[in-house]
Amino acid sequence: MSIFSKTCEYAIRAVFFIAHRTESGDRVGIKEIATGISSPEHFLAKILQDLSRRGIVKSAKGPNGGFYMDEQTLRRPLVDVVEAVDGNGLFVGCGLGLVSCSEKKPCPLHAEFAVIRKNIHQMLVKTSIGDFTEDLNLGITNLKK
Amino acid sequence: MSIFSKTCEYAIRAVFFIAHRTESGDRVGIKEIATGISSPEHFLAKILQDLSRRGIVKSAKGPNGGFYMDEQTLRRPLVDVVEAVDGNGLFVGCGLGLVSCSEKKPCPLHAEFAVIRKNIHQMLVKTSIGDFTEDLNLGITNLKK
DNA sequence: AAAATAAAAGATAAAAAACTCTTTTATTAT
DNA sequence: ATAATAAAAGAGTTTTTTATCTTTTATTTT
Ligand code: FES
Ligand code: FES
Repeated sequence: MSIFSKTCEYAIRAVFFIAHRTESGDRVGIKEIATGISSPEHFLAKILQDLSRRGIVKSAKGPNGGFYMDEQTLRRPLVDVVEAVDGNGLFVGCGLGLVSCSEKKPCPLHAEFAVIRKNIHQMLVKTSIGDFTEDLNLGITNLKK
Repeated sequence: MSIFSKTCEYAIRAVFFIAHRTESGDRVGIKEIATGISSPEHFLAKILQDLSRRGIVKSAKGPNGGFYMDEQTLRRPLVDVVEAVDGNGLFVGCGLGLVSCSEKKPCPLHAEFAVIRKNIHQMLVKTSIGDFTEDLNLGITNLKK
């Protein structure tokens, strides 16, 4: 188990990749993204189709087409990507799988989970997709393999 | 996605249940545990077989048999249960799925993940299986549904 | 020794997640 | 108009996770 599903890992890496490639205003094709983030091409295509439908990334068909982002989408918080792919299970609901998470009849780890889930949520809320392009451009951070 | 796999959720709920039932020294059968934590009986059986092989719970066959825990197992940290079932993927390795998590070529969220994973790990290290029996006995906390 | 009990083990099945391949649709450039 | 391009959509397959059912083994009680 890791924090996110593989699908979500690909999704986040992909939006980061698109973000840092879209600064120059151009679009980037699925093949380039897939190799750029070391993900299976057709699987990633499905993921991006979904993100595109939800308006998290933009896309254009045909020659010079591809995926891109605008000012507005770059400012969206990471949590939007995570929720679109993995849902909100990380932030709401009982960490031990009880049907409801409540103060009234909490599971033994309720208090501990409250802290952790808040941490995760806040980090995803306060970071936005575009926040990481600079380091990527500088080669300080990495999305591949 | 939630933090733990369902298997792991059942495992944690089960050890908590056994712990709070074993205080009186007696053993508790799989059926009772399964209904006590609202889990599928045979699936839970598999999970407990595994935990038993690893020494995280004790078991005895035959009449008056069942699962139980001793002083030593009650003191084991929760992280032992989680690692046994879900592995250490929550604490080590890149949160974005890169093959290695390193300071040298980190993913964009490396610093953020470091904090979160440390939080999760520390909470699982500093809590032990037996820490929650009292509240369970008092009916303050709950493991069912 | 025989019967009863309860976990262990084995074998299968269903559902979800991860991944692949092919065809269609929209757009652009010639 | 036609050809080329690239995403969208459709239709699978494979693998992993979750779950069920049956048989075997160990232990205890009678
Ligand atoms: S009840 Fe389990 S986390 Fe709140
Ligand atoms: S490289 Fe991604 S978490 Fe460290």
